[in-house]
Amino acid sequence: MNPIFHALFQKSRYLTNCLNEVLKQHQLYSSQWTILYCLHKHGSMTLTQIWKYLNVEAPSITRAISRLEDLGWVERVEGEDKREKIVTLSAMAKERLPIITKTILAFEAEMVGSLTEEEQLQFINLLQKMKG
Amino acid sequence: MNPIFHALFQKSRYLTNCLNEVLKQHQLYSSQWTILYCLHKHGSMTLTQIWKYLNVEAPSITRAISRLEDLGWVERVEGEDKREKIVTLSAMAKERLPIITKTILAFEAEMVGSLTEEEQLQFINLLQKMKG
DNA sequence: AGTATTTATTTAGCTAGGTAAATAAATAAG
DNA sequence: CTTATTTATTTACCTAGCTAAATAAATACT
Repeated sequence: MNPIFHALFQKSRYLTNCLNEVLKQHQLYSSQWTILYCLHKHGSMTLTQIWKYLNVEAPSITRAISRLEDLGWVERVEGEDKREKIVTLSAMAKERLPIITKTILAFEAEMVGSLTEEEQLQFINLLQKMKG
Repeated sequence: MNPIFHALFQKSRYLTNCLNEVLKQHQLYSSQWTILYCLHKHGSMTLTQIWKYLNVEAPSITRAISRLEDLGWVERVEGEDKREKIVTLSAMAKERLPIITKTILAFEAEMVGSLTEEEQLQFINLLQKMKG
């Protein structure tokens, strides 16, 4: 395996594991957090808006949203267009999200903090420059 | 989500999907390829050697090896220490792997080819420099 | 020698991604 | 207006990672 691929996959797995570790205190998984944060920032969204924004396939979002609904983090309501479901944060989510957001953003900042601002930009540029 | 995290996770998912796409012609999945290539380079290995080398947990490897065994790519034999299982490439695998390896290494090289040699080194350095 | 601990592998069950195909509503075509 | 196509969501099922706990062999302790 090409060392770049290898290093990238390793780091990616490592970081999701760390993120999950930190999220444990809030009884959340990384993918759940990603969706909640997305709704927190953009307000109510349809399923399609969510999966297009997060750049994953629709079934992954359907499943995650069902779970979040069961756990009381979000509500799913029919839209004007009756095909679509609009997802909104529950009262509980709205109450808890500010604190969770704070701890997670701090964690993320700490993880990338070993790079200088310039290195961070460089890193994103290199990632974007890679084919695809 | 921190833009670095976001970019890194996206690229990681994107690259595994591409890799799987290319591996389709050989009826293999990326994790299977990773293990086969590992055995191709290092010769027979125990399960523990494999998961420690690839830096994943043991159950993931157990499952993947079972599948590879079913498909006839590897054989599992008891070691001298009767707790351990030694995994070896089958005749079929040995015959096919050189060609597969060639196409995949070429693909990987093409994917990172949009970066200069120097940028590639830089990229790995930055990855390694990130906490963890 | 007999018991306790460690080590290698496996099993069960979870999240998290993917594809392919089903369903149902909206829109376009004739 | 009726039919065909597109679009939004869901269902079923696959790989791929994880943790926790079970099993069985090897090693250490006394």
